[in-house]
Amino acid sequence: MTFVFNERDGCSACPIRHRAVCARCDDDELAILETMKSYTTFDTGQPIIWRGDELVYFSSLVSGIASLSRTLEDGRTQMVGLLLPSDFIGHPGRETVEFDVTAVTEVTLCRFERKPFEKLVLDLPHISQRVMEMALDELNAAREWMVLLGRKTAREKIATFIEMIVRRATTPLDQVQTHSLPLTREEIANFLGLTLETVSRQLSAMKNDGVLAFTDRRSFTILDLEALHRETGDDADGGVIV
Amino acid sequence: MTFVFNERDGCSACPIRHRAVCARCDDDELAILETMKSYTTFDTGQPIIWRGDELVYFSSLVSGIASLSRTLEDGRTQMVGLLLPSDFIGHPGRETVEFDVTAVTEVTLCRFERKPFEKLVLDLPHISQRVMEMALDELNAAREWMVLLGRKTAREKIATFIEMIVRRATTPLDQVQTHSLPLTREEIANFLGLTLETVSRQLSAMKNDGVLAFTDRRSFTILDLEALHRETGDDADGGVIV
DNA sequence: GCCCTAACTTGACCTAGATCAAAGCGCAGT
DNA sequence: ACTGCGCTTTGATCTAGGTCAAGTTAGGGC
Repeated sequence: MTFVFNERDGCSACPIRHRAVCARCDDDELAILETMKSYTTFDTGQPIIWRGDELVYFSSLVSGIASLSRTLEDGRTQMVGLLLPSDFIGHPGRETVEFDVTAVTEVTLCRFERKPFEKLVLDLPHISQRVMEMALDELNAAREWMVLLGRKTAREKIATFIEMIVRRATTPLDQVQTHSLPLTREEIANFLGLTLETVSRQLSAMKNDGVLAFTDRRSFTILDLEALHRETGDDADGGVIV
Repeated sequence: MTFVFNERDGCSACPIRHRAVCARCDDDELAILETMKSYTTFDTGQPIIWRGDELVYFSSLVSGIASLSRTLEDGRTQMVGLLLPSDFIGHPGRETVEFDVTAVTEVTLCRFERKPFEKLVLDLPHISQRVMEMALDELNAAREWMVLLGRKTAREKIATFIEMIVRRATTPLDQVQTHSLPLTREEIANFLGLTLETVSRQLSAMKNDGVLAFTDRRSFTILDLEALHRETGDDADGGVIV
């Protein structure tokens, strides 16, 4: 890890200060949150909370990656979301969580006890607005992913996934740069509704076609960003204002 | 249509009064909404709003069914949601809509101009709470559907869909009763990430297996509710408290 | 009552991706 | 340096569901 957040530094030094649920809070509001928060960490692979379990804490993901997923009786599993730093776990007004939350890498959470936090939400519109905004972003992401799951080919799924990884990276899109793949082939498969073999084959194919290059199994470079985008199956600009 | 809402009767007689965005409003709040609302209808198949278009009105769906969908360049389309009576179109804080909204049957909307309504939301917690609650329900439904799209077989998809239709019907679950299929085979296919032929074949198969019976191509009866549920691939109780 | 058309069904065949199987690879622990 | 194991790749084969192509059905307009 290149950077470790020192919890002693307080909210104002927090790496997710401006994107998390507290993004809109002023100093006074932050001071309240500061008294309520506590940190925990989970190791790679550990369950954070199971579906149906009562949610004791709301949490912001400070560092690492977690997954939201559902497993059918016979073991087939589907991820329904990836949680990245600044994402929030739990929804005000809900006592349980509907999907399993698992640490994909080592994860640090900033937690608030559910009940006091729910009360706080009623009083601080800065928080409730941000919670709403984040929920709507999740909803859009989920629906976008439904299109992928229902209609895209394996190759389009992989291209979309890689593009998402690259887009979410902090550095400018066009810059030649190495990206790390935070998930195993199996986890990628569960995210894309494929098998791990298909994921492996499609990644190899994109390598052979000169779209990307692997420096290592878990890190790659984009060689042809345009080709990558073309392969996603999405509209030319996706209706997105750039 | 067996029942037509008379718009002149006012909100208190509205069929979706207790489930729509206004569900929690008291009489005073309702009076404010009453002055702002207007009704429109759309014929079967008509577009209600295209993705990317600026949203002029927020609307509650009063009667009929609409779909939310996305179409890829080459024509593949995936529904990402079905809008039933009481569902809401548009999200406070968003100026556009991310998916195409289309009338699947004749549809009646109760509309509010976006900007005044957004202001109202800030003042009336009864509305913003309900909007939040409805958005979270949509999010859960979307994620549940992701599992279906990514991991279920054609037969499981059909069983899940039929069960959903039946569950949403107003009459008690166990009562033998005729249900109407509000969508064409092609629309069902676009909802389930299948082709219309596969939908047709699976429905025929379930008929031959004695799970359901068709009285007509668009209406059916459940013969074996337990078998239907077993075929969905979901957990015994889905973790749901019945 | 008859025609037209859109919706639906059914059959034959094909293919993308799953499944099954067998090696590689690389790092953590000794 | 050696061993073991989890991850990954690659190959061979299979199959669920897609594609293509006829028919069939039924309601709405004349």
